[in-house]
Amino acid sequence: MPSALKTDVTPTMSDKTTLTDAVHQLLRRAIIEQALKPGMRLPEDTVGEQFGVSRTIVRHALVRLENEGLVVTRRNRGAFVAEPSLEEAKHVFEVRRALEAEVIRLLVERMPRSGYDQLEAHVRSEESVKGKDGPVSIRLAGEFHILLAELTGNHVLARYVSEIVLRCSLIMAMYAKSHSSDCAVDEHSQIIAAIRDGDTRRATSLMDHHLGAVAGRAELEPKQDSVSSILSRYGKELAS
Amino acid sequence: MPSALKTDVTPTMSDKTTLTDAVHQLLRRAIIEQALKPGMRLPEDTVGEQFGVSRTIVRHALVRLENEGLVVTRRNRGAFVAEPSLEEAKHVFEVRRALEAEVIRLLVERMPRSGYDQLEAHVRSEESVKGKDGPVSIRLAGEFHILLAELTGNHVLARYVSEIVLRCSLIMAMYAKSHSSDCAVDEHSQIIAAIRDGDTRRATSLMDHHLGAVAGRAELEPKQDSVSSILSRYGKELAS
DNA sequence: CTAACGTCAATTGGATACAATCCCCTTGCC
DNA sequence: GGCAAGGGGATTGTATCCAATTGACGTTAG
Repeated sequence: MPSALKTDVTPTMSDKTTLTDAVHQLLRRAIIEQALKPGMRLPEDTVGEQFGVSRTIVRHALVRLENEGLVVTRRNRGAFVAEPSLEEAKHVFEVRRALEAEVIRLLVERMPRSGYDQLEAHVRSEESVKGKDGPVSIRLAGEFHILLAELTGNHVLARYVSEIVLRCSLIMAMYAKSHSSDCAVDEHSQIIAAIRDGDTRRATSLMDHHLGAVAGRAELEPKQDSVSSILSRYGKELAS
Repeated sequence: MPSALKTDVTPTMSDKTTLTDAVHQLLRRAIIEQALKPGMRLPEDTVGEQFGVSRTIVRHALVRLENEGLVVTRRNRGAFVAEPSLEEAKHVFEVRRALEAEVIRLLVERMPRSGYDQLEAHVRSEESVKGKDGPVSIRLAGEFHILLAELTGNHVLARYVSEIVLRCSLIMAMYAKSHSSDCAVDEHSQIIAAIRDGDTRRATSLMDHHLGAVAGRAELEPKQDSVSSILSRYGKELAS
């Protein structure tokens, strides 16, 4: 277990956020940043003792993560970090394209005043970590899309986009060789420009291309650094 | 508490479905069918004792329902059946339109062989309960859309549509005067026909109109049969 | 009579204890 | 040597128990 997870959760316990929320977010970040790799087991008491909380809390957090599609639980077997199949990955990207098309439609229609400032600030922060393609750049790339969704003012939409983006991050972590967000940042800027021009078609097309490129890169070469990951994936096919 | 909820949950307890699942689904149906009205409190031990299970189970079920947006929980106050505001209702319908547009796109592209048979069978069952517009017709109307989504083969999409449709059912229960699914059944048939013709544009337009009509009906007149519901809604506005 | 304060009951937040289930490994048999 | 059945260990599923927070009521002072 990576030492990064050994942080204690209780310093600001009653800061309006419940313990479950804290564990939930920590686990989520750990999964997205690949501290917890796909297929890895998540025993309730192990996790709980790492965070200094009881199984009850971990359980609740795992339920949420399962609803988000980031972990799967098998009856009396426990929770595992999800290993999306290529088919599921395709499905996730299909939904994502639909949702983000709606985001663009809405933003062209009603982008808030400070929207472009926030977006450009975000792009700048993306550029600042452009070189070192680590977990941070993955997270920032995702947060750009989440920010877009939030700017629509539609919290329901923002929530779904957020979920989907996280799942995509997990998928990219599994399948993409290198995240190479070099072009992504440029594409983000172009999308902003298209929205500013009120050109829904171009913006949507750019977004489709953006996501399509990402998905395409992913499908081309399953990441093969982890033997257990590969084996368990084969094992899953066998079991079905 | 309605006696319909007094069913025991444990007859086929270990039938591959956990107690939490059972309670979750039962509560969900109770909410959708308006046995549990918006704003109603859901004390853990009361519910648990009604179903003959412990608070722990109810708790897990409530967590899931909260994730689905059907209940809201306030810190140390407990769980309540959600009372979506008009704004939130609008957001939900926006997302729904986007998702269902994608469903149609995909179905025109790849409707499975037995798809039309299933759809027509469903429409027939909708027509059979056309007169008595009760909870059943609400449920069936929703299940039509869920069936559409499932026929895409995209389980991720189907899941989101399912969630959204359930939320819409709750919204309709709150705001719509009468569900009057008279035209809805016709519209369902027309949508099927448009998909069969491969006419994406017409099918999408029909669907938009279908949902738009539903949303429009909803927004025109908030349901005013329950004083407590109205008051609590006003109270919520006050609290913000 | 009103408003603020203190106490109390009710309910959830969380932890621990017990039971059921499943996987895996061993062992015996073919 | 391989396969099947049984047992042990580990992990989840569920229930009960204690603590913390909140809302409400009653009391009291102004």
